[in-house]
Amino acid sequence: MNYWLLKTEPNAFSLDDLKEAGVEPWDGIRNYQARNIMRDEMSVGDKVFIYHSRIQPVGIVGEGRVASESYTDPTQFDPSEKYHDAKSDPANPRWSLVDIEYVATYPQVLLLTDLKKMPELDGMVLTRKGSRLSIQPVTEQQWNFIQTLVAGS
DNA sequence: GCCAACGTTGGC
DNA sequence: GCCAACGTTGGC
Repeated sequence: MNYWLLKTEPNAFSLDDLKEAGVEPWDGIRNYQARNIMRDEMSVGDKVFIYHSRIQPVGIVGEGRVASESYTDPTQFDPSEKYHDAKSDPANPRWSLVDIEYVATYPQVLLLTDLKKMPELDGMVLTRKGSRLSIQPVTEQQWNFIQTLVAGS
């Protein structure tokens, strides 16, 4: 069992959208590090925090789980798609994705500004300055600690 | 909307 | 294979 954090811009796709969809292909990831995590490291059943970026309040808003093995992201081959990648070879696709299933909406947003103040989360990728990775690892300790913040309030 | 930090591209 | 220029991310 591994733990991850997925960033999303609620303008484009929010936790509520995921709740409504139930399961959603996490497409449009065009960063090699993030792709490698989905393609090589994620397994069905892994737990993920859903994080809203850009729009206030910025923070962790809920939880999902990995619902499929990785497969080719079809949007890379569709010229009408925002995430079309003309340089991706269909015989050797560049970009992969996994399906993400909705699990829960937390009763309150766990604000980035608060998370940054917590010594237990020192070294978390999310709280690192300049970290832009949209799919990032969360340790079991970090996951469990953040769960206590949800349960305790 | 600004801009620092980061990732990618492409000329050499 | 270096690195400047460019584009993007994302907190503020």
